[in-house]
Amino acid sequence: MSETSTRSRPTERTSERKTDEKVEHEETKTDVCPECGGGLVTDSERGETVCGECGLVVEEDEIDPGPEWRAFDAAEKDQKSRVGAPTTNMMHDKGLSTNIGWQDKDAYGNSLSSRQREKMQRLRTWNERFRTRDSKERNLKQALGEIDRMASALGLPENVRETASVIYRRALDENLLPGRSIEGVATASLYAAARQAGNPRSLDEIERVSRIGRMELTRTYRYVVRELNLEVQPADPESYVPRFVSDLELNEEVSRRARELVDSARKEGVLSGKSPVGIAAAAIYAAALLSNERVTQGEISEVADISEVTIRNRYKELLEAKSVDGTRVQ
DNA sequence: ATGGTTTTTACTGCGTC
DNA sequence: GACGCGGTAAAAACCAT
Repeated sequence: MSETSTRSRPTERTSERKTDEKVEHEETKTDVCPECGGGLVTDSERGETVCGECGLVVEEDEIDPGPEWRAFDAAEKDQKSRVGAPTTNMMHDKGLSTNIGWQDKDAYGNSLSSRQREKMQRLRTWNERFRTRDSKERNLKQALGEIDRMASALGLPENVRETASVIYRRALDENLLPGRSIEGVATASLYAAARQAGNPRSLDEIERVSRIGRMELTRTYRYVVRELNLEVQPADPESYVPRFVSDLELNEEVSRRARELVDSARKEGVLSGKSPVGIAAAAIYAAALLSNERVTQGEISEVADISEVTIRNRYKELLEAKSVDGTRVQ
């Protein structure tokens, strides 16, 4: 019915097809030569990317990310390598600064004299002061703490925290903070990161663990996304499915069917403009029905934070899309 | 600010356990 | 009768302009 669901979100656009059936894909990203269509070869010795067919140089003066030395066996590699622990964006100084251990022991594990102990204590104090010297660093330290706290409360994996940290860092670098709260930007960063990582949390869930209100969150989020040109696609309903299914203690069968339903609905193009969470919730309900599993709309509405009405509306559409898409053997 | 969508709220009637 | 479900109307929220 609601075929006129053209809300200009950057959702899937099945349109844009002209009358003449020309090439489906005009610009393929990196793997093919723009001239002759041959495969590209990266030559890191010369720092060039060239076409294997016609020899066209697509990119040059690239930076060779490899080491500048050569090693002929593992031992030599160990010797020449100068890299240490990986840096991480999750610490405000990327884990690069020095820390003075809290134990008053020297390198051999012997206790220090009282004079030495005093000295170390003074050094610790100063080291800490320098480490978090200016306001930006302190700001970061607090924000990353917030991100970490919220991420663990939401059970988000490390890569999401890492991404959130990067986003926050960028926001700080671009001077987006003045006039906005640290918590606000930190929360927005986490929300964006979770979505980018395909592990989205709904606004409701984020709001619950954040110290800021929904209005500030959405406003800050929009602002950050716009200013940093972040590319955040609408969340994929399927990415909500497994979590809800396990919250409802349903089996894998339901999860699979729910994702199928989402798939066929996507093909029929009835997803655009609708809340992904609602679709996921409805898909689970419909899938449970098909699998003879017992779940009430109320229970789903509870774990997904979606009204029962929305579940009803969506799941009818889903079943309809499935029957049109058909080709699914029972 | 406005208008077009979607989602929520609130209420109703129906069938079943 | 309580409960799950389906439907509807009106209010609220959301988003692009």
